[in-house]
Amino acid sequence: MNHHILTDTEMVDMMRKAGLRPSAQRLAVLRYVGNSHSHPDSDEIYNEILHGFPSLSRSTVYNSLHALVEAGLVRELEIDAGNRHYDLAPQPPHAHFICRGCGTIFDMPLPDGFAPVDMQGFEIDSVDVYGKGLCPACTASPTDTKLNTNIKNTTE
Amino acid sequence: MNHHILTDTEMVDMMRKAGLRPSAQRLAVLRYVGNSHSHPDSDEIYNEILHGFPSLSRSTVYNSLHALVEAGLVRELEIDAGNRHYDLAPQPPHAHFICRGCGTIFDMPLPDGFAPVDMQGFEIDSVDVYGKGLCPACTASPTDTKLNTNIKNTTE
DNA sequence: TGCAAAATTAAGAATAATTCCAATATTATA
DNA sequence: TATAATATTGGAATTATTCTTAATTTTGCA
Repeated sequence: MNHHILTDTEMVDMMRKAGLRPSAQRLAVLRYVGNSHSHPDSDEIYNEILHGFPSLSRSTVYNSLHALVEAGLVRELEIDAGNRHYDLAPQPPHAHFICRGCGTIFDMPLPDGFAPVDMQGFEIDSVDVYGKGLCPACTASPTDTKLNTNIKNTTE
Repeated sequence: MNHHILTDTEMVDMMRKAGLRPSAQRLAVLRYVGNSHSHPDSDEIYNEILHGFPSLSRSTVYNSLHALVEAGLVRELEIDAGNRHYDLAPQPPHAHFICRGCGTIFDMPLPDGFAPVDMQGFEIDSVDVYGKGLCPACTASPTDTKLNTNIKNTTE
C-alpha cells in the first residue's frame, strides 16, 4: 500500500524489538521484501541479494524468511499455489490480487469496513483476501509478450 | 456450507452440462470432493477412491481435478501453502478457515455484505477469503494427540 | 456390429519448491 | 579471550505436481 522506504536502522530496530538477531543476510532479506514492492518469492529474493553474499545459500533465505514471518515482520502470501510470496507485515491491512496473465501481484484495497466474522469457539489469528484475474496490461493485450514474465523469471 | 448430498445422477448431469465426459474416475473424484465435507487434497482423494479403482493413478486424480476446476465444478483452495485442497464450487459463497493445530479446513461465513472492491482497469475473476488460527478442539488442548493429524496423513 | 478417431487412464520419470541435516562460521557474553 | 548460542552453508532428501508416452477405453459413424 503506502510504500515508504524503511532505512536499515529502522529494520534492524524492528528485528531487535522482535527478538531477532539482525544478521547481514537477514537484513538483506527484510530489506528486499520491505522495499521492493514486488511481493517476491524466495527465488527472486535469493537472486536479488546474491550480489552482496556470493556464498549465499537458499537455506539461508528460507531460514531468514521463516524467522521474519515467525517474528511477525513479514507476511506469507499464499496467493500463488505452490509458490510462497512475501510482503512486509506492518502496513495498513490490505488484500492482494494476482494477474493470471503475467503473474504480477498487486496490492488491493479491502472492502470498506471489512472485518472478519467471528466464529464461536475459534481463535482467528488472521484473515487474508486474495483476488485473481487480469491486470490492465494483460486485459489490453491477451497475448502480450509480457505474458508470464513474472512467473518464471530470473536467470540462473 | 449447507451440505446436501448430491446424487451420482446429479453429478453426471453437472459434468455433462459443463461439457465434461463423465468417466467413472472423474465421477469418483467429484463425488468425493462434493460429499466428503473435508476439503481434501489430492492425496486424500487418491487414497479414498483407490478402493474402487485398484489401478488408479495419481495422474488421473490430478487430471480429473484439473478438468473439474476448469469446468467450474470444483474450486481450488490455496489456504494451505504447498498443498492444494478442493471444494465443490456451486455452493453459496463462503470463506475458509484452516486450523494451525490439526490442519482441518472449516467453512467460514463471509462478512455480511461482503463484496470485492472494484479496481480501475482490472478484471477480477474471483476473490477468496482465508482465515487461520485454532479450531475449538485445538484451542482447548494445545498439545492434543489430534495435533497435526490432518497434515501428513494416510499410509502408503 | 465393427472400426477409426478421440479422449482418458496409467505408470513412472522429471521438475521445482521446500525442508532437513551436518559441518562450519559468526556473534554475544561471561 | 573462551564458551555457548545462534546463523550460515551446501547438499541431500522430501513432496507435491507436472510431463511424457503407451495402453486402454469410449464415441461417432459407416
